[in-house]
Amino acid sequence: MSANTPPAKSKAAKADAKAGSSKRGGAVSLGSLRNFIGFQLRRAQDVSFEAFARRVGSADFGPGHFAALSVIHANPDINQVRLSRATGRDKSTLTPVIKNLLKRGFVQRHRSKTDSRAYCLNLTPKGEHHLQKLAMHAEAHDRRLDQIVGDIHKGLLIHLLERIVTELEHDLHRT
Amino acid sequence: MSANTPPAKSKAAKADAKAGSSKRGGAVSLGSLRNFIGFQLRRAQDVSFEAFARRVGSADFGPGHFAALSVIHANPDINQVRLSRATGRDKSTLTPVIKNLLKRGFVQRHRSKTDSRAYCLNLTPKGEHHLQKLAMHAEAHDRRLDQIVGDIHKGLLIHLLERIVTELEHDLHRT
DNA sequence: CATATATCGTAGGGTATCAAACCATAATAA
DNA sequence: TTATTATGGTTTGATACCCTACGATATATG
Repeated sequence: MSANTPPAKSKAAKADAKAGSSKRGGAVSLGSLRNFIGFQLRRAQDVSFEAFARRVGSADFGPGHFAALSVIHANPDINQVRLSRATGRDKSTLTPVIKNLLKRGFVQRHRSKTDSRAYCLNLTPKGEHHLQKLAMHAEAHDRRLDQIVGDIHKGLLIHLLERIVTELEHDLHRT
Repeated sequence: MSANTPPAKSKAAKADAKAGSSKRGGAVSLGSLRNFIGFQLRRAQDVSFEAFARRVGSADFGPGHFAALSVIHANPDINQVRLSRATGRDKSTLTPVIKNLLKRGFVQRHRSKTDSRAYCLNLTPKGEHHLQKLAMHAEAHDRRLDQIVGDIHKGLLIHLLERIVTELEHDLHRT
């Protein structure tokens, strides 16, 4: 646990008398939740996305948007199933996202010549430009995160998160 | 950016010829996404929740369920708004969750004597028992995570996640 | 070749979530 | 006290997500 981690429970609420245990100010105990990685992950993800969205300005931008553009850019002619797997969303979740990107002219697709079920996705020049803009915001966001976690720890943090993903995913597939 | 960060891009897709760039096996490049903390957070959170749900057995268990019970336990007579803030979900999201917990007899509520708008939430003995069961699963889950990130790093990981939450939240409120 | 099985993308159903609108009550200002 | 504003909780509307089912095509098997 290292540093700052008060008991987190003890008695916390002593008869309250006021209604709602600790009243003003937000001194609510998280109980065992505080040391539960899953909970902290969710909170961190929520707020991180929120901060990023705020940076981008939220207009013409939704979840999966940046991830999709980024992966398409890195993998020309990728199809939707592979894209969905790479970004970690269901293929059906991707359908409206892609429809959106097509409508905005960021992405272009054509049927594969070797598999007429599949589409080949690619960024348009406009899409490349848009991605570049988003990447700039992402970098700024990342710099802020560097400040918060410290340059020294960022590599470790990403490494740990990656390990969690790969290992737990392994556990799950190993049902 | 600091440490471990392999190119992650290079050329990745060379003319593909097959349709869908890299074909079988999942060698899809994540592009700059790989070093984007927000993305890794989302993936880690997804898979962590999935693993936990699998452990619990998913029956009579949904998101927010465990968090709510845990916080109510730690803060007797807490009201819904404060509970929602502590768990990080909107108060309106909490409404059906609480309704569910009431119906199952895990939670009990009564109007506050000092504020007739507010409810006072408390666990029933059955709720305490249920929480204890969930906490056991959470502990097992955590032990697995310890294995993955290493005992040494777990404290640091939680600390970093907490810092991200508090700092970014500060930024946001500071709009 | 013919049938069975797997895969790509879309559509529909269900849940979690937030935001905004709302009612009732509280707290504050006039 | 009365009017204004803030707060607790529910409802409604929209979005993101998953899962399942489906149609179309591919691949494998007889």
